[in-house]
Amino acid sequence: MAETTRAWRTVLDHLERELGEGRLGPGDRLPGERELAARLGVGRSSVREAVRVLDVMGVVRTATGSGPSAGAIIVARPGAGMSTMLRLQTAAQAFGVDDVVATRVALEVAVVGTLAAAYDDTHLAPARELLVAMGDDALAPEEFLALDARFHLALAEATGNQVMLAVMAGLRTAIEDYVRLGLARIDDWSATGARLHAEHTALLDAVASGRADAARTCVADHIHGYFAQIRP
Amino acid sequence: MAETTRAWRTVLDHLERELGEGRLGPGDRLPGERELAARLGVGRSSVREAVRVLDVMGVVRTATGSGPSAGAIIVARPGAGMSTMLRLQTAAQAFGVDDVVATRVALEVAVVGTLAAAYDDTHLAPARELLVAMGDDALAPEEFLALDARFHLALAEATGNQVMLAVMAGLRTAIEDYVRLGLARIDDWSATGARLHAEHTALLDAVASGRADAARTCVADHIHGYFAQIRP
DNA sequence: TGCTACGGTGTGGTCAGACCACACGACGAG
DNA sequence: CTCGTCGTGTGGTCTGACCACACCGTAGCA
Repeated sequence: MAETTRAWRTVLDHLERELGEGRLGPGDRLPGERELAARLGVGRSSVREAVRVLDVMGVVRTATGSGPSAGAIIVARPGAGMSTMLRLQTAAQAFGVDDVVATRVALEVAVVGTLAAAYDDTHLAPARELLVAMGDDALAPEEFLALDARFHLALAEATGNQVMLAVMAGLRTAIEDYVRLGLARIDDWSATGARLHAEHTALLDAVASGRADAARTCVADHIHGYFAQIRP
Repeated sequence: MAETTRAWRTVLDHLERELGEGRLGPGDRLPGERELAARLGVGRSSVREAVRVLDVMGVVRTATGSGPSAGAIIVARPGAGMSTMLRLQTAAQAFGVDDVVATRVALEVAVVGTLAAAYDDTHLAPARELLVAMGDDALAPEEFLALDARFHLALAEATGNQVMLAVMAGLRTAIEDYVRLGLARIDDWSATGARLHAEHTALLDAVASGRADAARTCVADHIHGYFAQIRP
């Protein structure tokens, strides 16, 4: 029952402990790969595997060269890591589109409920701007959907909840291809775009006026409606 | 502005494409590291970095030796990957405990709402068993919390939504240390345990009888109440 | 005095090669 | 027919080497 710990696991555990106990924090630089290897008694390649994991997960950012901006720097970018992960899990068929959509609805419902209850109009400015931008009839479907994604993320960002923001960004990324392919199933885009815009407007109105229940219903119907339309 | 693609990124992109286009799926084995390196024209260490990422994310499982169970096998274990990721993000101070808890509430509310609406009692058996187990007054706090975690995950699992299950597992893991440390803030554990158990019972009753609104309120109060109690 | 060009230096990025532990599976001995 | 053994291919790890890059001190020049 030896269960020998892998060398890269040693490094990852070490770095996680350093992070958790506050010896490393956002903006700090990790020790150099060579030094870390020597300190932990492992090879440099093992250190690199651990650092690569942190890199892809959006915990650190690596850069070559010298000076303050080089090396592995701790930078909280959870949205990127979450996107990569959920995209891979979806590609590996661990997640189904329906489950992703249902989870997204659950979070969006919570987001608009929170915003409506907080009744803090100042944070809604970015969402309003995106709403205006989406009112342009000349937008191509892909452009509209890109703005749509930013609109929903702007709502999440307005709550200030970094976890919800990251997860929602990841969920959106995971089904990006599915959504793009779904465009082909929409016969009359101009009607659809107009409907989506009207739903966005109603949603933001409900949020801004503090009607939480109405906002929750709006957003759930909005998302479910669209995915019902593009479902094969 | 060359933006040379990293060798490991080449490998990761390749594998993601193979997964997404169905050439690789759950249960399949990845090509050997040496072969993959030769095929993509990169070094073996670069292949290993990419595979390590998939490993930690719970997309593949690696094993030494020979035979059908050896090598890198695609195995959907999203909960493990999500746990690692959220734990690291929390350690790196990208996520705050309050945000994690709020997200967990949002998902749990959706879970119990779904279950109450579905009114499918058969899937609730695991949760019922855990509820009974938690009724034991002799349980140590740590044991109770372990069962509590499994109880909430059992509810998520009853919905069949793999995404919610994975994210909830990850959220729970991310604040595991916080919860454990929080035990010290509870003066009278026996009273707290009894209250939690009563809340669990009421929650499951509401779900089983189809009272969705009651279930939602129950679970939100349940979680918020506990974390308000252990908040410093 | 000031500025410019240049090389030193240390960082991550990558590769090649070697060796190890391991587990399966074929094959030979009994 | 059974059992032990050894070949073989897998991932795991280390070492050493080289590269590209970005900073920064410094020497040289104006």
